[in-house]
Amino acid sequence: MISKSKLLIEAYNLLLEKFGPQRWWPGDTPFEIIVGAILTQNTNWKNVERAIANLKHHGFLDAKKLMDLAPSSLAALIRPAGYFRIKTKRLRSFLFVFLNDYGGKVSKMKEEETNVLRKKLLSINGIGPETADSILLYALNKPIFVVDAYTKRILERHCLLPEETSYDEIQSLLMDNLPHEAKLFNEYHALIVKCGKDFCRAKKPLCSECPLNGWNRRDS
DNA sequence: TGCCAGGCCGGGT
DNA sequence: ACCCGGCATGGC
Repeated sequence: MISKSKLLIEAYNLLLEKFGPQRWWPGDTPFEIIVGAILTQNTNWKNVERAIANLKHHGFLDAKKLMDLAPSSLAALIRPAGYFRIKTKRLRSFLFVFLNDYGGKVSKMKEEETNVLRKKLLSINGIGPETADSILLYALNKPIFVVDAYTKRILERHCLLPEETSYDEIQSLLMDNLPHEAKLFNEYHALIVKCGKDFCRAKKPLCSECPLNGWNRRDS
């Protein structure tokens, strides 16, 4: 019986070999990454890029300026990202806490103990576990594994997870069996998304080109 | 063309 | 505690 830890490292190496380093998150600054994390909820990244380009082009990629912007104007700018009304609210909910409790400074937020900060982020309306963890890992470089639909699907399809496993359980499986290194968690999650987009989309069968094909199948 | 994308919330049972 | 509809644009 091969250990889960070894299996997970093996999968990581297979993905890395196939796809190469992904160098996530696509974004120039931690603040841009946070905005992107909120905008990409259940949304194609291409659409998010347009929304972020709008913000950037108008010089609004700044916490105070975004908060001062009329909600309807913000909504218009992020419209390409979809769910633009609710995301306007969610962005503003985050900005309110970010400006009030951390002075709008990522560095200040980064000083807070990871678990405390995670709970704080989760208490913000519109920020759930994946968004919170994306912020922690990709904007703040904290060693937290981000679980998403692809992670769940890939682990399920390759028999490492029973179906109907909660976010926290999946995250524990990964974090209990991998070294807690931000760099590893960063690259691993990015590779999972890449693999998911290419080979593990919803309602499509496993295909032979998937680098994980045959992984976790041991005869005898 | 319909289906889906790097979720999350709120109301109903 | 679960379950489900709503949220919305753009690409394939």
